[in-house]
Amino acid sequence: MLEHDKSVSIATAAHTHEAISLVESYPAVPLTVDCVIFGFDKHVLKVLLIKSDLAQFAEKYSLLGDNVKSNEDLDDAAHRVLLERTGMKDVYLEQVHSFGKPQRHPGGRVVTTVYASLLNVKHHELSITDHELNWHQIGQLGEMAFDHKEILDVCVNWLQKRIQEHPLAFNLLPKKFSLRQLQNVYEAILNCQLDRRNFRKKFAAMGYLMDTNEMEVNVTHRPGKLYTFDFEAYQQRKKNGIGIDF
Amino acid sequence: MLEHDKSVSIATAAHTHEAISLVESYPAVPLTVDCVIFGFDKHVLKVLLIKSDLAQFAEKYSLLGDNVKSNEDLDDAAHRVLLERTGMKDVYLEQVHSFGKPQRHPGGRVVTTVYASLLNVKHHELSITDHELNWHQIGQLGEMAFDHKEILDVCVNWLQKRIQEHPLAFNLLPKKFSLRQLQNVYEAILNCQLDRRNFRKKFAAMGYLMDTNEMEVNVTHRPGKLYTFDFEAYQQRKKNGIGIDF
DNA sequence: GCAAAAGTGTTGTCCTTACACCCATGC
DNA sequence: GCATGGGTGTAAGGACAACACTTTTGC
Repeated sequence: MLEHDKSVSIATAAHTHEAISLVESYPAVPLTVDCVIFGFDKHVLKVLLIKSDLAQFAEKYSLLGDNVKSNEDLDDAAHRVLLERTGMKDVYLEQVHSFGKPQRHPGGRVVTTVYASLLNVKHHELSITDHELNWHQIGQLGEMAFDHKEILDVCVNWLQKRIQEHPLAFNLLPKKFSLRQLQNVYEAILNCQLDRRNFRKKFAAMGYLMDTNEMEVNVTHRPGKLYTFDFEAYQQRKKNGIGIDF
Repeated sequence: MLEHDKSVSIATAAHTHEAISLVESYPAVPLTVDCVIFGFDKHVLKVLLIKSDLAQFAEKYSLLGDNVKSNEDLDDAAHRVLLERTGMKDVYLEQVHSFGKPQRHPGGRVVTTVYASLLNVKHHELSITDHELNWHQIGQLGEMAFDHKEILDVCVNWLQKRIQEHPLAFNLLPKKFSLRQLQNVYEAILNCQLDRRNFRKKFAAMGYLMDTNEMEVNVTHRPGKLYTFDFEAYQQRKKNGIGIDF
């Protein structure tokens, strides 16, 4: 019994050694994460940017990024960076893509994995504003550092597609929202106009909007009903959809 | 004039130095790419696997992976790894996701970026068969090394979604193919049965299938027409699609 | 009472689905 | 001539797009 355990642990040690040697033979690369934080305010889609750390990009804007620690999961790194840069916690983040062109950073080879998020500007007051952290309107952006403009374009496309297939919009809204607010989100992100009646029908038919029996207050027009989104029902019923389309 | 150029180049040197110092302060991480190569043969979806390099996973299967070189773009690394492992060139590869759990590799921290591809088994005879490189049927897979089972599952989901929105299927088929072959691809990947008449109508309505005026030969039944896919027409017309759906 | 946005229904079109019979070939 | 899969049309239902008038509130 002891004999057996011993041979196993010797084999294990040899295996571990082999695996470690292999990994040590790999060149190591500096790794970062960048967060593309989309927000929605009034009628426009915004993105959270800082002024670049580097003198070289002094007047240019940059995504929220930092290096990945040596023993950190990528997802964790993204959440940490967001917390450090903005003070935000408990934010839904999704990995979009990794960028690894050798020349993308002027300081040398850096690979970055990009995460995106959508959130309600009002729910996440910026508790840290170092580096001129601020919301910027998509489509009115200044010059950006590194390849961050290219990255942002990829993320905007990702967002447009994603919001049509997943109920992300509700992250951008207060818990209770009017249909007009919801439609504003879609119009801002998709950059188009939608027919109000068809839009309402669409969401009514899905059956995920719950009437709160409350109304908007303090609006200068007829107040709209307020709804909540029924995430539970959505989770249970969601798609098995097969439909070839392109 | 000279004065001005000089000051610029001094500033540039300072900037470069700052950027380099910054990057040098980042911990570096071993990076790999893994290729999930889907193929289609007769009626079944397959994936290309090797036996793991590591004694620890001696009898387990592994995706085609290797480390990223220190000055190599991720996309290039994926193509190189595929060439080295299989001898295949000019293969369409797409980045799917990066995986970075600290414990995913027994030799220590390794981040991997995963690429997927679809190709025609017949068009790509395996010119290298080291490490028991071979096609394996999806759904009849042995145990896999590392977190490669998890990665493969992500890629299968990616593929199912992707093939419904993009004309990937044609990469898996000969240039000239019958509608039955096309339908087999969809049925294999989506793991379902489709109505033959509706399937044909769907693709006829798209208008991207070109009749070659040729027929199948050497089949034991009425021969079908052979078509080609008109990639050019597709590129020009493709989607501006807006349609919320979830 | 006026400005501003909420709320509501119908119609036509198109897409999707379900479904059954004859045809061309190899053996 | 029979087994195998190729090729075709139609009808019903559901989703989507287009479109106008009345209602409620703040001022």
